[in-house]
Amino acid sequence: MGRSPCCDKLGLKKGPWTQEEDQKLLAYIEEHGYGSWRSLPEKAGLHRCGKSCRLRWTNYLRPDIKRGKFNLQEEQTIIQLHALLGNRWSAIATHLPKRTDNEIKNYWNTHLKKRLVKMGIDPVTHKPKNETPLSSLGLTKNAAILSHMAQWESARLEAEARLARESKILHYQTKPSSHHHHGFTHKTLLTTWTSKTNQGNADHQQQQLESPTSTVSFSEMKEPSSAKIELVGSSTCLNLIKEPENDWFNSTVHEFEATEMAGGVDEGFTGLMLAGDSLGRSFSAEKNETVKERSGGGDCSNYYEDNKNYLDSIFSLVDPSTPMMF
DNA sequence: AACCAATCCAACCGCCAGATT
DNA sequence: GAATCTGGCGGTTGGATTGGT
Repeated sequence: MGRSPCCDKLGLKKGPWTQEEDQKLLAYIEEHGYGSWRSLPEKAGLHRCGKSCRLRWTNYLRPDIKRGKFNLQEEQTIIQLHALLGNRWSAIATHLPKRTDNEIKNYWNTHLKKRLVKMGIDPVTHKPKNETPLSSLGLTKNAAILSHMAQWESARLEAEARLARESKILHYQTKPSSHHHHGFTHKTLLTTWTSKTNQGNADHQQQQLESPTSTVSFSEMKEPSSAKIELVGSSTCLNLIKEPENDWFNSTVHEFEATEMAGGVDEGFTGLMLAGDSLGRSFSAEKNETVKERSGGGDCSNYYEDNKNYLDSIFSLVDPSTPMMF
């Protein structure tokens, strides 16, 4: 037999949370942390089910949540990661510190998806809806590579998420009231991840953390053992995967680049729709020049160029050496 | 001012994988 | 090993808000 039922649903309140309920939940977690959501509501004096409490906490009350409008960089990150990962909102959220998966999902459904559709881009495949077959240009191979990368990234994100969860639990279970802000963002996630993947390679790790697309600082924290890592942009975690030991990954990227140099471009150009064409076109301007020269201009070349911009922007997330301009 | 439609977003629902008994 | 619980995830809903007429 299993455990006793999670909660007696009879008589439990549903719907919007009141300020009083919020305060009760906050006060309880501040004082005791969250060990078991099942028993929490009763202990906290709430007539809600544990699931509702967890949702309220993770999506609204958590102190490390950033609210308000998404900036351009965040929009771009969402679109790029969605192209790679699909509707895996929690995975996408791991690259957007302080944003919840629910918020990202909502923003995608209400803003970004519509914008893509408006531009004639399929929000599921990130391809133009009237795209003509371009396999002769090596697209199939690139698509396979991207797909392969997405699989690799998915597996890595799962590991990351697991580590993050462990860190969160440890943090709140051991020091429930030791902080009021930024308790367990990518700080714990990254330190755990890097320590597991980069042991004995501190210099290199530091180098990676100081990549051009992320801002990482180790400064005074309330918890002496923790380093404060503030992510600007989304690439820090992705940067970590391009380590020397990630032979497959590097070879895949190189393979892709080689194919690209041979004239191949891949599908999708949602990067272009960000804040109008001008911003999209600014991605990887340096590389685009080369493409322009090769392609010889004209409407068709613009299409290829645009696609390349899109891919460049994705690979900029992966490869910090590739410039990404905003 | 009143009505309606569109949009936003917090919260719920149902499913799943892993944990627990 | 089966039954059941738990936490997490993605999809969906519906009330609130905003904008247009």
